[in-house]
Amino acid sequence: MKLSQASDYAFRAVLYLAKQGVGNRVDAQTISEVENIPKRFLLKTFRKLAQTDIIESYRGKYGGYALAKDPADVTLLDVVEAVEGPIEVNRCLVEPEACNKQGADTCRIHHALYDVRETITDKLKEYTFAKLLAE
Amino acid sequence: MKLSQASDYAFRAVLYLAKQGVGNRVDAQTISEVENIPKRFLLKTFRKLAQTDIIESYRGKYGGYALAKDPADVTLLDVVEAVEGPIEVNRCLVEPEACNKQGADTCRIHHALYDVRETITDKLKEYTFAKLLAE
DNA sequence: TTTAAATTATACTGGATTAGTATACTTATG
DNA sequence: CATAAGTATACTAATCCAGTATAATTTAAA
Repeated sequence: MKLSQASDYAFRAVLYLAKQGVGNRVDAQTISEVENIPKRFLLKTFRKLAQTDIIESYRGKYGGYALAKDPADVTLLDVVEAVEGPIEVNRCLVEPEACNKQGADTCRIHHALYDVRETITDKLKEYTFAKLLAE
Repeated sequence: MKLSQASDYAFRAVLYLAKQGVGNRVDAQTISEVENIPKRFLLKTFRKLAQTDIIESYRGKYGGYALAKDPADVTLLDVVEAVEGPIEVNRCLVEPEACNKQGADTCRIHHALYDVRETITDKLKEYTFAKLLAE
């Protein structure tokens, strides 16, 4: 049970942008070098963050990326969901037809895993980038 | 971020054995049918649970499997770890050399993810099979 | 002592996912 | 209009996942 490498890179890259302040743009090359992230991979990951309005992208010469929101309004969960989709924990939580006992109501394991998922998302929500900057 | 299907099957199969009571053996065929789990896959998964002493296996005619411990002493975490290994969250938590900033001490993301991992394992520990049976 | 019914050991397979790379294109600035 | 940035799309090698196959071993009972 693991987050993807893309999420990890995204955490570090967004934290880097947060350090620069909202709206201050930096190009991918620089972030890639400073944070030690493969550049093309970072570009691909950044596109997802831009599509979900966590960061803004600027094309053309002197283009780059900048944090789009107040760091207090961006959490680790926002980044994970943007990069790798929702936290699933178990396929029966997402595809009811995959639940071998169907009844979400009657399956005790299902209940427990639902609780686990909520615990994970709550914890990831606790970590805003404002908090990460402040530490 | 997901648990494997094998873990899910294992949860349901162990709960089934817990229902039978400690030491009461049932054969894989039966469990496979009742819980709707591919038999060969279940056999493979059960071997891991037997190796970690969560269940006992009995070979030969009238063989089968039985819970090896008090259900109060078996948790979802025990089963997950037996079946798919430790909860990792992030590769930098496991392989320090993969941490692009090295310093676990100085990396804020690292700290946060460590906290996330602990939260997950604590929650999975909360669910003993005694508790799951009681609900 | 043979037979049947069970687990064990090992290995294979197809498909999906992951991590990363490549190529061609578009956009903005000076 | 040249240059330096991001965008779109697609490719690839490696790994993991879910499930299957085959042969061997063990045990109980007839």
